[in-house]
Amino acid sequence: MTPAAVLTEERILDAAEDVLRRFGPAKATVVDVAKALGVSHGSVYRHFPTKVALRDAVARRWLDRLAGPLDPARDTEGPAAERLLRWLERLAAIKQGMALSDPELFATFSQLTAEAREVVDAHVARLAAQLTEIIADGVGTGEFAVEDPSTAGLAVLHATARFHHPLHAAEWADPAIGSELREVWRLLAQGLAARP
Amino acid sequence: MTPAAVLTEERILDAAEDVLRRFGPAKATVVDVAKALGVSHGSVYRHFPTKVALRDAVARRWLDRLAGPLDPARDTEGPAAERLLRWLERLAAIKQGMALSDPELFATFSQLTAEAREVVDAHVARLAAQLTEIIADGVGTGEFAVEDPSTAGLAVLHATARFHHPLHAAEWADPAIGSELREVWRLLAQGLAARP
DNA sequence: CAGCTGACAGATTTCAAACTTTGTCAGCTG
DNA sequence: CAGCTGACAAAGTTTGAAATCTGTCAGCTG
Repeated sequence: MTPAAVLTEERILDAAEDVLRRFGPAKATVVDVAKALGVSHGSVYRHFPTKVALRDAVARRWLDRLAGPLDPARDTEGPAAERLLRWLERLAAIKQGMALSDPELFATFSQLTAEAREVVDAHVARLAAQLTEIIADGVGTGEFAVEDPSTAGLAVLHATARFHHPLHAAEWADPAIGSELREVWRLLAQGLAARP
Repeated sequence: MTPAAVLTEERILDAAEDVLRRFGPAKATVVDVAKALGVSHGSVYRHFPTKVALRDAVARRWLDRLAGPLDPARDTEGPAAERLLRWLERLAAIKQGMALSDPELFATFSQLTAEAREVVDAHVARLAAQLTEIIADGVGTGEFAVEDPSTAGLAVLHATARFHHPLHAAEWADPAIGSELREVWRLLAQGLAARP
């Protein structure tokens, strides 16, 4: 349909994302993506070896966009425990907001990520590293006293799975979800805090 | 097939459980259950108003059997933090063991519980109450210092969802899962502990 | 007459044939 | 001659007609 510039991975991903949004993960085909770009589906296969690789690349882009704004370097104000809470609430707000405001898109996103194990592992590692950074800062100021901030970072991510993992999306309808996150955070933050 | 004593709810549930185990949740029908009992399917409807009610009753029985052995009154030895760890590891072992040793049955169990929201809510409340009991005991001995043991009990259950919620079964294949639970427990137990 | 049966309507599921999609590659085209 | 096309085989999905299932109830039976 589009008159066509050079066929880049970038342009294919834009089209694939759009097709996925519009048709959903079950009905979106490589032929649809090619049609949206005004090329034959064989051309798409010159850039991505399989449909799965294409989907993984779309998932990777989505997850990267999601993790970018969470970077702890963007919010260094106040005690580490508060930064930790803000980070957790921001992550939860991103996921829960998407689930609430556009359930179809969220379902597409969830399914893509559920199938892209390796991509998700990298994303989880990135999030854990962000938490590790906040915790390490807290150790630096004496607020926290953990031996290994990176183990603790991963543990905090695991302990809050209920509030950000798409598998739990059905539970986010409960209005208590926000205060439940705070209760878990309270225990974790106290657990991280220095023994005097 | 069975010559038939009185047709009780108990016997119907036994048969339904057996049929579900053998055929799986997708293929098990009320007619199959009736056939296993040697009665017409109409008779089953005299005891359970709908198929959903029958499935819910099976799910309730499974969950009750699961929660029984966890009762904190059965394990009152040692510090509360250790009791908490044992309780969490026992719960995880029950679920993870079932998922590993009989994946088909576990899938059946997961699907039934996923559909039986109310039954699961009651089960969650029961587990949270068991955790509350352990925490309240810890507060009694001065080991723990939380204002509201029942809020804390629920928070501990939520924080460990990754290790016992069937949604996360795919992640249990990772051999690190055991040490990850301990790391989360460590933070939670320290978080519960008295500020001096 | 309490409890079960079996025929029934409407909803749901199955199954196989028709169609669509994936992934490849020989050859066209600018 | 780099990059695209389109025909193709194998795999997977749709479709709709037939079969099965759910839930009800009038009437049978011990």
